Amino acid sequence: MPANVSTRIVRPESDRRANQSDALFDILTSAIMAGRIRPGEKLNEPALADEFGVSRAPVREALRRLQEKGLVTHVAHQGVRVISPTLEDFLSLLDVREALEGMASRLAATAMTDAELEQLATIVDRHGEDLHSNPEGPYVQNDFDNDFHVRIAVGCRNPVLTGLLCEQFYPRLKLCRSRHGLLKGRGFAAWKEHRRVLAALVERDGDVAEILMRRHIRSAREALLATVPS
Amino acid sequence: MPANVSTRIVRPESDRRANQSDALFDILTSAIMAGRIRPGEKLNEPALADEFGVSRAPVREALRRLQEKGLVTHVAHQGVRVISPTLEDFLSLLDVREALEGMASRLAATAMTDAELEQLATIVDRHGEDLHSNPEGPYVQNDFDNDFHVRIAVGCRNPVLTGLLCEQFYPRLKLCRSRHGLLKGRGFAAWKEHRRVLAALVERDGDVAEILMRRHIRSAREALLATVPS
DNA sequence: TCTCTGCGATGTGTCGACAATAATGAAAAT
DNA sequence: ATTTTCATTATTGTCGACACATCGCAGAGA
Repeated sequence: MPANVSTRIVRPESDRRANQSDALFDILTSAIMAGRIRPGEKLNEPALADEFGVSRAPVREALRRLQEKGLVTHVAHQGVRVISPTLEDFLSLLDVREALEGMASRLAATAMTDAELEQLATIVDRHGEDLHSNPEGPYVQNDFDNDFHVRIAVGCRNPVLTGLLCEQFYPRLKLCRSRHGLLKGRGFAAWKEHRRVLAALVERDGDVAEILMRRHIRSAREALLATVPS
Repeated sequence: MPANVSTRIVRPESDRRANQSDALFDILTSAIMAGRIRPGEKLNEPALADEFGVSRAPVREALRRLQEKGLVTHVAHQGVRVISPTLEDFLSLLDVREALEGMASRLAATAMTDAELEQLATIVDRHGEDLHSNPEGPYVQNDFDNDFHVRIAVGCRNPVLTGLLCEQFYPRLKLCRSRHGLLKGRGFAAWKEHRRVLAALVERDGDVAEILMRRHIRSAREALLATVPS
């Protein structure tokens, strides 16, 4: 039995959402994403209900939503566990991501406003400066709302695509990254690729934007594949 | 208040799943997809619980899962309603579908077995015969498991992609099609496009398979756009 | 010593009920 | 006649409890 979870999960107090299900969902989501609850760890309803002083109903609902989000698996009569994605899972995710973000870039090329493109340029610039001070550092998205890919996912103006990327794929990808390494030394290459995607977007060239974004993600995928000999 | 729902929903009896949540989820899903519960119709928990002789807990869980699947919307204190997708929703869905099925075709070109390809050819042949007897008829997927697109979604060997397409997109697309027309007179053109995709798959040419599949879906999208003058 | 069987423990699915909040309609006042 | 206020209602979120299925363990038998 793992140590008391609540002591690790405490967050400020902005979690006071309207209902306890949402609050629990947020708490558990961030706890999983931050690694406070590790992959493979079991989450059983009664224990969580006890620790948070609520009944099992909201816990149950939060867990079910985590399952739909793909962060936990729920096998019958065996409890729910945080997923511990395999390398194959990671690769599968990246293949789909290539398709989705490629389309997002294509659509964003015509859908993003000039103001959004300027903000995106600012993000790329800041990324370049951070890279200057820490050349070998990986590309970490310290702020979700100010991430390059998130901005494009929002800018494509396709609610289905935006929701899929932001609410399902990015959390899962973050989990995969925390398990397998990736993003080592690719910081500079990634930045250059971002710059080219941005240039295509500014030129409102959807065809090129899609190609460049897909190539960008495929590069990351191949960098990941290179970490395992075979 | 609509007429008693249970009288319309009765299905054989194979719904006797392990737990009542799953059974309800299946029943409601098929009821929505078959149009027995129409778009915009309200589904309130107590009524459904009464009609099926269960408590609100399984109903609640089934509805939540329907929401995650994108078949119903759940606005607070206003009940859950079956979605009545707008034309924009339909178009958004088709854009994402183009990206997803394009990637699925690319992967399937190398992942599908020879046996699977032969089965796929059989499906295309049968589609052609059906078309011969009813040339103007639309392309309807009478049998989910024997649908052209489903076979490719399964054949790509990417569980993320397969799940996304089969469990999220195809149900939603079917709902969209039942509301807006589409698929009128496009049966023959669609069949020809299917044939070409199949040919590319047989040649194990992922690049071409992706291009053809994307073009196929984009044709459907443009046919849909053509139905509305502006 | 090994295997089978019965028992307890853990965890999940389901239930009925209560309280709180927001939408709906009616009544009253301007 | 229109608007404001209030009460009713509908729906939801939450709770504690129970029944059942599964798993692990111990004891009996071979």
